[in-house]
Amino acid sequence: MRKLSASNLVAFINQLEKNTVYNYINPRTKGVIKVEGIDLPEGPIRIKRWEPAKGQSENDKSVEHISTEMIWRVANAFNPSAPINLDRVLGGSYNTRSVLEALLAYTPEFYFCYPGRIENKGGQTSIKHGHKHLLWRPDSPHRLGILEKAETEIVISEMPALDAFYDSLVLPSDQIEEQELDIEVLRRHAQIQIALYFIGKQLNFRTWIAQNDKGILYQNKRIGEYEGVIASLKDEQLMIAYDDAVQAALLIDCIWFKNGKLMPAVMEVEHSTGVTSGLSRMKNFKDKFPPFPTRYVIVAPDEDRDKVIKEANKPQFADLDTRYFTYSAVEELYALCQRRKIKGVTEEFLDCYMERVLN
DNA sequence: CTTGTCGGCTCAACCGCACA
DNA sequence: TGTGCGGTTGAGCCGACAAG
Repeated sequence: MRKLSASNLVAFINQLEKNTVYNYINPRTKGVIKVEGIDLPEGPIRIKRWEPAKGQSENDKSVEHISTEMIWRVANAFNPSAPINLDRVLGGSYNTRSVLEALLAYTPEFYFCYPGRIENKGGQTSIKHGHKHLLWRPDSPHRLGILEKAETEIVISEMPALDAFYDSLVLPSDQIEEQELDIEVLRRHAQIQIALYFIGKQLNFRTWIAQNDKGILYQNKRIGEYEGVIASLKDEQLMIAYDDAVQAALLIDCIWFKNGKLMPAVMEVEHSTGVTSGLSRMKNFKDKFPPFPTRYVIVAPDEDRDKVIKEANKPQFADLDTRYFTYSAVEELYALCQRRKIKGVTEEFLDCYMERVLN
């Protein structure tokens, strides 16, 4: 799935004429916008806006900012051909959100549209005229500097989409002391491990969680005490004969076992620590273990795609045939597990969430 | 400066009513 | 029953403003 980054959006807007006065998408909105300046690569974007109909002029107004944070949130929300509503993505927040929306619509890959809205009242559904949405169509750009409406048959269901929820968790205190990492990064790492455990549980896998992460408290219970979490690798049938492999596996973030005979995936969660260490750990494990069908997986944020691909393609890691499991894919699968008690998932199904990255 | 909340503006849809 | 009219609502949008 193609994704956008903040620098993509900023670069698009940077193509727009700086001295042009732009209108909003909705013709009823009388205000106008001018781009004052752009900080590459990720913003902020500086703009002015005023309302000529009220006798205002550019000179009356001070410069406002479209923040990098907002741009990132919007960039993350886009998927090709899927309309998004900025007010909703941003929770109605950010002052300049309508400006960002308008400017994007002037760039070639973005269209605006009004998808229908499915209204559900007491079991009765009807389709109403919907809100304004932006549509990303990377494969059919329009002319720069004009607004183009996309006619779409798409209808939006306003049932909550796939959101993943994490209950609060407590990290083992020794872990915080020994690592200088940001606590939020540790928390994110742990959330993903928990998601992986629950996905595994749903699929009837037994899960190994790294020795030093078993103390994480989730819902007042240590991860290591959860049903289906493997207490000791030495007792796992597959591993009994391979002491060296057990040693190598102790610090691997997450391993799934199935039926005592299969090992669907070996996973390393890499949050900003660089993917090399995870790849090394998995490579070390693979070398100590007889050839066995499994998947070696790097679980990493979506925006680390380039880094993951680059590292996984280094010659020393080539035989891992690394898969990339993005955080968003983990959360999508986790959300599916929370909402629908999916069963009978095949290995092929997993494969569609874990991309191959070898060139 | 950034971000979240809240409210104002506008217009279309809706409603109730009178009248043909 | 259908139509026209005036008043009322509220969806949709944008931005003022306060808190961080």
